[in-house]
Order: sequence, then structure tokens, then C-alpha cells
Amino acid sequence: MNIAEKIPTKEALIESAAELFVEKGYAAVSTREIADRAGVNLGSIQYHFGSKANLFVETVTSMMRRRHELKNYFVQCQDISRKEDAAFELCVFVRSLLFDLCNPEGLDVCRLMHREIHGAPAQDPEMFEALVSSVVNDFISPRDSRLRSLVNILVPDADPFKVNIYIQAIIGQCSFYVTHRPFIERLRDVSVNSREYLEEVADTLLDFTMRGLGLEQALVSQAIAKSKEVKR
Amino acid sequence: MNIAEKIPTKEALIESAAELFVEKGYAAVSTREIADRAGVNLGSIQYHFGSKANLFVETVTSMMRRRHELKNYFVQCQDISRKEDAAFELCVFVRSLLFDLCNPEGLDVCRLMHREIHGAPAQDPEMFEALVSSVVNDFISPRDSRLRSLVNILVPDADPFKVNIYIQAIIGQCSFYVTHRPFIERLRDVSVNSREYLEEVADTLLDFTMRGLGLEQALVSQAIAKSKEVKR
DNA sequence: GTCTATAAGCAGATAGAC
DNA sequence: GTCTATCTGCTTATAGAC
Repeated sequence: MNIAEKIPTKEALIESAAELFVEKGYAAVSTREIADRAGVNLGSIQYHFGSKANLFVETVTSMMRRRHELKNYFVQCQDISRKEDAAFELCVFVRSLLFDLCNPEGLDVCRLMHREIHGAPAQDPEMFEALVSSVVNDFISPRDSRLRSLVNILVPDADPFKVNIYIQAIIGQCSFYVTHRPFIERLRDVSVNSREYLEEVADTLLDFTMRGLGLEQALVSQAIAKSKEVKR
Repeated sequence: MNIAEKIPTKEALIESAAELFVEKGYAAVSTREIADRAGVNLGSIQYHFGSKANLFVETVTSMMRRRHELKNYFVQCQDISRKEDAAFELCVFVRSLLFDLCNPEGLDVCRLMHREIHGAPAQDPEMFEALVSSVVNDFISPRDSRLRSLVNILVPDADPFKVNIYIQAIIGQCSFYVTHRPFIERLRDVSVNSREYLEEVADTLLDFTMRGLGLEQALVSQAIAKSKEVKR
């Protein structure tokens, strides 16, 4: 006998809003649609959120917080000073980021953000502000710090500007598979969701990246091999 | 005395549609807005294009064709076989791609596409089909071929799958500056439009990329230096 | 080919009963 | 807090005069 517990209206709204905004984009979704899918009344949106724009911002920040706790992005938090450890941690980081971004149930948030963020400053400066700080604070910034500390160990004499570009190169290579997914699938006839494809991408990407940072091949190969054994 | 030639209605519509779709995204723009900005009657949209969706597709493909003729992406078309030449051409290619993508008047097309393409398959499969083939055929595919031929010369023994990933890494690093522009500017407090910033990005990116491909540092440095002298 | 006028419907938001 | 009913304005698309 299942006791079907009713999901609170506010949560139900955020949930259905998340699905619909990801699927269609902000402007293309109506509040009626959201309320219907949530199985609640249209008026509750005004009651709980005040406006469609507020519902959107609350939905996005909730998605952002729920899914992104840097979990699995590294194996150990202790101080790392040896290059071998840093190289290994970098591999774990890149693998996690790539899989996290491409995970179908995982990070639609990114796709959603990318879509909305470009038009937002002109249309709704307040929403833009809220979105940008949510992404930067809750997602990008912690990953940026983590990558910076690893790169600084691996390339101790690199100047700070170059380190920034290296970090952006690493993130850019990974997020390419989210932002360009429809084009990659058409051009290469592959499924970006497929685990096998992503594993191979990660291996090659890591090799490319670590050589790009100027690391010797032995260190690179060893770190990659070791990182494949980490359970995710 | 200027003779103010009237722009044909159809062209005027495509032009104002391009501006507005880039700025706000498909769903957030109304046909009235487009007609008003073009200084023509609302009815002409139905007359010339039949529907808003058709206007959108025609607008995008027109943008795509007009701006992207692989111009400046390479210096010479002749057969290249020496590694030095290929390395040099790769540098020119990456610089051009980066500047082309970030050019404010240049490639809003990319931003526009990225925004619309993710929701399109669910909402309007026909439009999705038209958009994807336009981008892949007119933009991605030629650049993919060009990069492949260069990478094949630079890394003659690489297996084809890895070459694909290398190509995607290069494009991903460049397009990161379009897709993540608002976040980069917030996080780093820089202007992605600034020429100086992009020049430095290009230098570092090229160094990183060519080392990632396994090229020796002397070849890399020489190719980068030479490519800086190419006028754009 | 371009105009005006208008149709038919949906948008977000509100008021007030319960 | 949740419901129904409704307001106001804007949406795309059409019909028909010129």
C-alpha cells in the first residue's frame, strides 16, 4: 500500500518549470503550461513567486544548487604538492566535468543558462544579474579555483594570465560537448550521451591537455591510467 | 545630395529580424516588432515568408551565408606538405576563428544558433532540421575539413578518432569565448571584445594547442611568431 | 505588393470566494 | 493557500481594399 505523499505546491512548480524551461527556453514556456504539468492552479505561481521571471530565477538557482556540489570532482582534499598527484587529480576533474556536463539528467542547467544568458541583459537586467551570479558563484568559480591550484602545481612558473587561458581551454574543451551537441551528433554520427564515446573523448582530451601544459609523456600516461580506475 | 535608395521590403525584414532574433531569441521577438523596425507593414511578413518560423530560417541561413566564406582562415590554398607550413596555417586558422567568433558585428549568428538549437527538436522538428544543416554545411563542415587536413600533416600517425577529438578541442577552445562570454567577463573582469585580450588569448591558446598535438617547441614558437605578421 | 482592419486565441496578472 | 473567473493586452495570421 503506497502512501502517495503530495509534493508541496511550490516544489512541484519548480520541478515542472525546470523541465519545461530546459526543454523550450524561457520565453517559449507559458505559466499555464507550468501549472498544468505541476498539477496545481495557475494562481499559485503568482502567490508563491509573484511573477514568471521570479519563478525562473528561483528554478535555476535551485537546479544549480541541487546538482553541483563539486562532488566527485576530486579524490582527496588534502594538500597536494607532488606533480604526480596534481596530474592525477586533474584527470579526475576533467573526467567528472565532462560526464557531469553531458549527463542527460544532470546538466541541462548549463544548456538552459547558455540559452537565456545572452538575451537577458537587454531584456531583463535584474534577471541577468541573478543568473550570472548564480552560475559564476555556484558553478564556475569553485571549479576555476580548483583548476588554478592544480595548474599552478603542474606548471609552477607559468604567469597568471596564461594560467587563466589554460583553465579556460580545459573548461572550453569539455563544455563544447554541451553547447555543440546537436552539431557534433550530426557531423560525426555519434551520440554524445554514450558512455563509450565520452570515455574515449576524455582519454584523448586529457592526453592533449596535459601535453599542452608541457608535462612529460610518462607523467601524463601514468596519471590518465590511474584516473580510469576511479569509480564514479 | 544623397539619393536614399529604398531597401526592398524582403531584405529590410531579414535585416531587422536578424538584429532582433540575435538580441532576444526567437520566442521573445514578435513579428510586429520586426515589421516596425524594418519600417514595413506587418502583413508583408506573411506575404514574403508565410510564417514567423520561415522568416527565422531564412534569416539565419542568410546570415550564415553572408558572413562565413572561410575568408582569411588560411593564407594559401596550395598543397601543403611541410610541417612548418601546416603549423603556420593552423595558427592563422585559429586566430581567424577566434576573432571571427568574437567580433561583435560578425558572429552573433553563433550565439543565436546555440540558443535556439537546443529547444528546436522538441518544438519544431522542421526548423531544427533546417538550422542544423545550415550550420553544419555552411560553417562547421568546411572548417572541420580544413582542420583535419592540417592536423593530419602535423600528426601523421594519429588515428582518425583522435584527430576528431583534436579538432573539437581546437574549435571548443575558441567558441568558449562566445558561449561563455558573460561568465568570463564577470569572473575575470575583462572584455572579450577587446583586441588586446583576444591577441593574448590566441597566443597562449596556440602554444597550448600545438604542444598538445605533440609538436616540438621550436616549430611551435616559429609558427606562432610568423602568424602574428599576417594582416587581418 | 503594400496597406488597414480584424479575427481568434493565448499571454501574464489580478480579484475575490472558499 | 488554493480555487474560479476574468481583465487587459499582445500574439500570429487572414481578408480584402487599393
